Amino acid sequence: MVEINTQKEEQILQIAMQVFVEKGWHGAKMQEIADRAGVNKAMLHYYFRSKERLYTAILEMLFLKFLNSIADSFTPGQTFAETLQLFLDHFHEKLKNNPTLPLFIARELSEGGDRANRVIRQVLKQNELRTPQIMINELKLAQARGEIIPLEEPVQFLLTLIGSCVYFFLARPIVQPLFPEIDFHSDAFIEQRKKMIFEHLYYGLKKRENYP
Amino acid sequence: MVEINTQKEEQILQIAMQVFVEKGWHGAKMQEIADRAGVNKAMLHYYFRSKERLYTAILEMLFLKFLNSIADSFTPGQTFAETLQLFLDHFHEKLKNNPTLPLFIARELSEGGDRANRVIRQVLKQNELRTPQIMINELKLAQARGEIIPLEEPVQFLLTLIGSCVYFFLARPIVQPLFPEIDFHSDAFIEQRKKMIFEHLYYGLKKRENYP
DNA sequence: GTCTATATCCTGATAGAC
DNA sequence: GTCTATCAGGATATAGAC
Repeated sequence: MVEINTQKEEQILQIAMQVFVEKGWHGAKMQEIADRAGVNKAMLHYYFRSKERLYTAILEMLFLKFLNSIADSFTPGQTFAETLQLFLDHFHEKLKNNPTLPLFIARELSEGGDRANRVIRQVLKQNELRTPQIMINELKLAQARGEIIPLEEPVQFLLTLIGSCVYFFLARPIVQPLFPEIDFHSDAFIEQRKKMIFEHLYYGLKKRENYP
Repeated sequence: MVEINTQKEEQILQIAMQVFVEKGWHGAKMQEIADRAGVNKAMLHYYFRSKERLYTAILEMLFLKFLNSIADSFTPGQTFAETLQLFLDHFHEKLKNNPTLPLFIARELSEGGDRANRVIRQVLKQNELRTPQIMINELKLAQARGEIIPLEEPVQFLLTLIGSCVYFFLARPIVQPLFPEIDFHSDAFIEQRKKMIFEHLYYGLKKRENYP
């Protein structure tokens, strides 16, 4: 049954998400969530029994969002070069709009406890096979079409690809003071980033003349 | 002046580092640090005035360790292919021995506050120019020797390279349940990882016939 | 230098009036 | 459904005896 106050519930969820993303589990306080959501602290416990339940709900949403943002960035049915290019465009667009998402997920993983594991397995049930298989499959098709070299283990390429994209958003706070003359937050740099990841990775897979 | 009890201080620092890495700032409790270090809780405040000071000291050590582990993985004076290969060997060895280090740093960055910024700038003063310049320089030399193509912005390659290495250790808890048939913790997979990163990235930079 | 006991504060959660 | 007041537990930090 859809409640009328689903609206308020949804509003609390959105605010709580922001606070949890900013502060993490231990750092986020129910009082701050209540204040920023413009509701009473007791209301949080009325709608969501505990901090734990509120957090878990949000964690699941975000994990799923992250996995889907990878899957949704694939546009099959093109040449491999086009698919790679489109993926870089779409995925960077998603990351640009959610720059703190990878950091939040990384933090949750670093706590490493039961919760992260439980949530991951829960999320994978809703998504399973989709995100990984869609990508692996695309690589196998490109290989069958003779566009790229045979891959021992396609997962290795996915790790390199996703890592090349995500790491920039994770490390930006370190890298920025290392190279003060570069504006890592400019659109121009991100455009260049997309172009360069393509350059770096494409020729590693492209069919070469003198391949054994 | 070097104190006699520097030994105990050092011991506390090592234990505290483990706890902070495991639990983060908010999650780590002084009581647990004291217990695991086998000392009284009051002693922590005797040696280090506050939790804040203890944490900051450790944060600086770890940031510096991370930056230096990148710089130390470079062995100049080889061909570019050899330098890349050696870097991958050394850096993966360091990460294998400190698999939680990237996660800890990522978490600290995600808190995003003054502290991270302050510590980063402090650490960069001790390291500045070394880690970034040593790598950029190597790329420029390889370019001058005609081994690799001209690079618009060498930093872009560094981001792709470091990201390809580090992301695996960050994302392993997510990726493992996605591909249950693969053992991501095996030495064999990490060996393959080194080999494949080389394959993925080397041919993106290697001088090509039909360039541009 | 070391330890016990305690002060002070903060947090999640709930009871109970409206 | 909403709000105020409050409980119970746990955290950092310190005082003070030895």
